[in-house]
Amino acid sequence: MGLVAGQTEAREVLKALAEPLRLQIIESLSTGEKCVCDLMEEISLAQSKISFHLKVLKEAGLITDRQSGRWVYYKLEVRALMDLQGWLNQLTKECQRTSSSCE
Amino acid sequence: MGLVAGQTEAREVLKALAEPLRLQIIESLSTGEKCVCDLMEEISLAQSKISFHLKVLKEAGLITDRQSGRWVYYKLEVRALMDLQGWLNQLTKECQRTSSSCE
DNA sequence: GCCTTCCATCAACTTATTTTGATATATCAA
DNA sequence: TTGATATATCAAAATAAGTTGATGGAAGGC
Repeated sequence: MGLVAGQTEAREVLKALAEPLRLQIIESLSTGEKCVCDLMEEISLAQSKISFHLKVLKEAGLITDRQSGRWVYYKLEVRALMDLQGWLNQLTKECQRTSSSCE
Repeated sequence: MGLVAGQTEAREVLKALAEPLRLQIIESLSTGEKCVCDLMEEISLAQSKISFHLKVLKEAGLITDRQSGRWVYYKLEVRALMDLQGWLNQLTKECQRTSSSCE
């Protein structure tokens, strides 16, 4: 185990966010729930691409989905972003605790 | 430009952090400045691997180096972590501003 | 039932990233 | 100068991630 808790989860979230298209999706979802077709249009991306990236984001816990009729709506899981913030906080604190690395 | 400023920089930092070995390096450096040989020993990793990952971290602005004799010391750039925190803050705020996506 | 729409998934391919092992450079010590 | 140590870099191989185009399933309208 590292100095900071939740490393593995944090890493998955970091990796999921570190991709341009996924970040666009996240930003789009930050303004509200959307179905795949909304995202396709908004980001003008092929459907299979969207689905691929949605899956990565979902597996990282950054979004959740809900089906309604033929549509599947995706929604940002703000909690995941907050957890990442918490993790980052721990890391910077750890650094500041050990004086030498922060002048 | 997206909803949130500094996306490109943030993405590079996210990507750099989203790698197990690099995260180990970052955590190790969070307790203070280290030379490559220290890191090699601590993480028990081949030298060329360490150097490779240090380069990625350096290019992302997460660490800086300083040479002293034969040794090169690497140090965490806490500022970069803080900038990432700021970026994340913007993102979550943006989400919370638009009520619908945050219950 | 039949057709259409929305979406997931899959296999083949392309591209990007990481690892490996070797070589090169710089510094120091003898 | 010779030799050792610390580190960077590089090309080739290995692995991982993303894209493409096609297929298939589920839901709904007719």
